[in-house]
Amino acid sequence: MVDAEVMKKSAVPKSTTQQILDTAQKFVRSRGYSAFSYADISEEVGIRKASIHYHFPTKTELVRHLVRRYRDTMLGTCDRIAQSSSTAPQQLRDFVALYRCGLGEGQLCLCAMLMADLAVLPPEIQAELQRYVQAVEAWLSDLLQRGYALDPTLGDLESKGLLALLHGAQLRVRIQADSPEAFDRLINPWLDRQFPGP
Amino acid sequence: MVDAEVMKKSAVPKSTTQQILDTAQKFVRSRGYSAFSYADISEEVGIRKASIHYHFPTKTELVRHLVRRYRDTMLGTCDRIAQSSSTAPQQLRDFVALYRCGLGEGQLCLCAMLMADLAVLPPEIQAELQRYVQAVEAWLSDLLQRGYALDPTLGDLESKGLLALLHGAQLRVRIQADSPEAFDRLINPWLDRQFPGP
DNA sequence: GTCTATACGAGGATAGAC
DNA sequence: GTCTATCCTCGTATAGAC
Repeated sequence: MVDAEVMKKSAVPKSTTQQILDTAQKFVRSRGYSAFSYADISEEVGIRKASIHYHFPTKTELVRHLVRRYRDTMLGTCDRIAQSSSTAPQQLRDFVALYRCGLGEGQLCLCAMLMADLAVLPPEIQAELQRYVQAVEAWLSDLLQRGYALDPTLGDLESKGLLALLHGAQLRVRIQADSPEAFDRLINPWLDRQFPGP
Repeated sequence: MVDAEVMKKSAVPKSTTQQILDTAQKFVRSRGYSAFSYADISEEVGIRKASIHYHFPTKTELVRHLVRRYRDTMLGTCDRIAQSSSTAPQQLRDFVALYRCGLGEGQLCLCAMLMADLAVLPPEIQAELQRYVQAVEAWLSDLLQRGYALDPTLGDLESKGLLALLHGAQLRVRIQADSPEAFDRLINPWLDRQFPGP
């Protein structure tokens, strides 16, 4: 979902490490933690399974890095939204729009997928995931407080609720062919009612 | 989540087939499709891996039956709610309460979990899953139309949105220790605002 | 119905050559 | 950095005895 810039074609060729992370992310976001393998990455990147272990010694390390990178990218994007000259309602819509990205290819938010896989994740990855959720909720809560004059308690609650709705909507639209549009139809009425604007 | 009656202790001993389904359901709801195995069931039921194939020849068949049974149980429970003498707002709250069950043990709604695993599910299971979603949404849409004078289009939309919220909230509360209470804190304010009540 | 035994592939990981 | 070769474990599934 926030890999638009990561995946962008560029003149400078991507390092193997980057390619591995990008490919792994694509697979985790569509299949989940247990159902993707070094063999999948190997095939796409054009490198042998064993070579991947040079860059990431274990699957745990690979996915841990993945979540960390995803969080950094996401928070960077959020900060750019927050520092734009848009109104708060528009910023909220820019944020929500991030959750449309990848839906067409059957990809969920990386961390929504990993939340479903939580029970089988090594503790290191669970910890990284918690930091992600905490950070995004804090950012969103802040936006809602600023934009809609909510007190911190209510801001926290509403941000959790909105994120739950976004994650749930991503799950839902996968089982239909018409993914990104269905997502908007689901989210927009709720958004306009709850947080009018822009 | 709707296995309260299935899991209930009873004087009549459960058939092996039932025990396999119950155990499989527990594992799918916490770990997902790819991360549970015949070995897991074998250990809990006290039967050899190979013996499970007598009851369900393939994993696909096993999970297909699981989803079908889950849907039947769920719709049965929904019908009992609909035929009760409660007001519609109370019926809505009874329905939402179903989604609390299992959270304490780290279990999601079976079909929320399988929606996350959609990309790796055999087509037979995907089809069964679609029927589940369609049926529950139809039931909920009907309740909302009756209880809150919504037209069918809006009822459908709101039912999809509410289910997305419920599924997303289930994902969210797993990453905290305080599961079922956190679920209520997340859901109830939204529910009271959107569908006042009882 | 349940068992033992086994086939066969896939998955994560390591050693050592280049 | 990447390769080949290999190890070991686990997963689904089958055959055939009891």
